[in-house]
Amino acid sequence: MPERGAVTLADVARLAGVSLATASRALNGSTRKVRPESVDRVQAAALELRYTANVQAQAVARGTTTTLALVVGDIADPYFAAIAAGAIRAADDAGLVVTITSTGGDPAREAAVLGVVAGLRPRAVVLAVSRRLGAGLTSGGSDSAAAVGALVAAGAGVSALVSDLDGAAAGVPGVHGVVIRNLSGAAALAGALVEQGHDSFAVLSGDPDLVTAHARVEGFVAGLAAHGIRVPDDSVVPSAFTRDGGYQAMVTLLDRAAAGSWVLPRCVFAVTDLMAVGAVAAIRERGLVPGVDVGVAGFDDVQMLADVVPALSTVRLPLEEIGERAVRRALGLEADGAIDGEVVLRASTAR
Amino acid sequence: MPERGAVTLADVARLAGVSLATASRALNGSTRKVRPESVDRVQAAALELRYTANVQAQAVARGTTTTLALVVGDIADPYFAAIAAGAIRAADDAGLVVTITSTGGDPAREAAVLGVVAGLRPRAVVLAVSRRLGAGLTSGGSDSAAAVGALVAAGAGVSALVSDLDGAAAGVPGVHGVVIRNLSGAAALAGALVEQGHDSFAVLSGDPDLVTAHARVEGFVAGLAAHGIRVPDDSVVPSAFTRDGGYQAMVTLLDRAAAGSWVLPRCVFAVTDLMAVGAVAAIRERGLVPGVDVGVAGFDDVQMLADVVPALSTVRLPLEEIGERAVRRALGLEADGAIDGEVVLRASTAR
DNA sequence: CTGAAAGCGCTAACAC
DNA sequence: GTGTTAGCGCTTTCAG
Repeated sequence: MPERGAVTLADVARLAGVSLATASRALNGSTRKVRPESVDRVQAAALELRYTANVQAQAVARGTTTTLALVVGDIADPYFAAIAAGAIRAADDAGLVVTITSTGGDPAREAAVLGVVAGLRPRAVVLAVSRRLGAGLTSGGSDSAAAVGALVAAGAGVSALVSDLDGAAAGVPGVHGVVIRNLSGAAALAGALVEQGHDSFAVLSGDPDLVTAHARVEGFVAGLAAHGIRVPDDSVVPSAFTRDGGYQAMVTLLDRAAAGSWVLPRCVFAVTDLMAVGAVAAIRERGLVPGVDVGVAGFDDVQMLADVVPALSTVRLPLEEIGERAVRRALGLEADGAIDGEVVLRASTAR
Repeated sequence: MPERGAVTLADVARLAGVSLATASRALNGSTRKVRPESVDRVQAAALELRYTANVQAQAVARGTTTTLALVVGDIADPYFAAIAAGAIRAADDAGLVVTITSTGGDPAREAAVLGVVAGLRPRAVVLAVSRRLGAGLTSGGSDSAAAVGALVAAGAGVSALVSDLDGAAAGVPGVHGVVIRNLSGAAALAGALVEQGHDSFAVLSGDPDLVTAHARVEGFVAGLAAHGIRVPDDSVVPSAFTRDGGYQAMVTLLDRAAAGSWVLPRCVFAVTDLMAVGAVAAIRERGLVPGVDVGVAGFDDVQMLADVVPALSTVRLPLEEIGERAVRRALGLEADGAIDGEVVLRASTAR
């Protein structure tokens, strides 16, 4: 056994008494045939030496890696974590290792991150980041689009999670969009709530620059409009796209109602489950009963929030499946396709 | 611009009119000096060609990678996701890219996963997986210990998250343990609950084979013992280490109490926040009021669960920090050190 | 079937 | 300062 550092193929070949080429063919699949006996000897030697092929060297020699890059906004966010879980599963099925890089939600960092990713020469890359309106894949003054273009040119399959309303995928040739139908999902939710008897609404719109947030608001408003219900402009309140943002926005609404200048709608739609949870907390803090005094609906159906009380009405998104499909799409294993959410009505809007 | 495939350093050197070596020195740091003018020319050429160094080739040539491998049980679990977030941040600070592989909680898959990881020749690896009692780093019949040993021999820094009570880190030389003091944390929680006035307890122990679960149970029981309170054996009920496991275990307890053969303790300790949430759901389903009729405490202080009602008493673990420290430890940037949890008393045990 | 040898893209002595 | 030239560990023609 070599002193230190890893065992190389040459070590194995020597011990097995065969050439480098034969050892390579025996160990790592090759179309060429090798005498069974040699294969055995090589495998035995590899085992004895605890040989593991150096993936980097293989990549250089083969000109292609076994890496799939996943770029997420924030891995601690359950939304992205669920997508990552699905992506890892699918990549694993394809024999690929996943590298995760995080933009931290900072669009300016995106180009830099993509540069690093490009250096990895991944077989495919999945972009699961919150896009900003009008930014396409280009943002923060830096040129993410160019980086993605380079990735594509270098032969990587790229797929980006996009919201309908998102021009991102269309902007860059070679990028496949896994579109999530936020628009119609939100519209369907609106319809379901109306049918449930709700007739006045407010919307916690999160960051209106985020395509996803924007699409959900648009869809919800349109869905209400189809039932003849209008949402006054001042009832759509922006905030951070987080739990605390939801809390703050709801506080704003409650304050306004308390001041008597405005009447609190019977139902509030938060563009995210997380934001909805924040809203519920705010409502409860005011001594009101969420789900009774004022209904709250979210979006995503984040698993971890299944036990919040009242149970959230929401639009279920098959997050893990989305991650899997994005990977399969990037690898060219699957055709483009949109993903629909499913309206789930629960206690938080039961009236 | 080359037809397809990536731009190489040679392309850049040619365009800049310098040698390969100079281009390399200009672009990727080197101790050697290069005339400023040449540097400019090379950088301009690189920019024009959209050159990005092939990380694999650099790794082969340098004999060392810029990769940090993170092995987790399940990235969708908020516990691991939080650790991953911290790890990614720390790795990023060190200029490393992190690859995440998941064992899916299957100990048998662990050895295989480690094999793949070894092929990556990572600079360091962080093992954040649920270890099983008595398994050390070896489990499922396969030899994870050997794989880790090979990793260490190949020069990778390795750090494993371990629970006190865990012999894992000690078993394999070269592996640094980031120990999480589950034992004392649980004991402290027990003490705090007793001081709060609770005097009869049950424990939802999760999977008793998992070191972490075991340590928390041990610690809790010991903590109670220090206050002269004994937990009858039949009041420690095992289950899956999940939200549903917590729910089931609590149902078992409630059924038993309903049958009149046993009296329900006033407080239940679940070894995980997730399990605690399941228990709360079970209690509520029976028409009892969690936190009033029966207290519930958890462990971890998972952020996502901050808004469950009643707010959970728990032991806060700085998960992201743990991820960061594990990385820094594996890289040899920080000395070994244990991490303590902090008892947080909230409404779920307010009586 | 097997081996010798030419790369893969890049770095690091070693000259000039 | 800069260029030449060996490698790094592995794959893959191209001859045997």
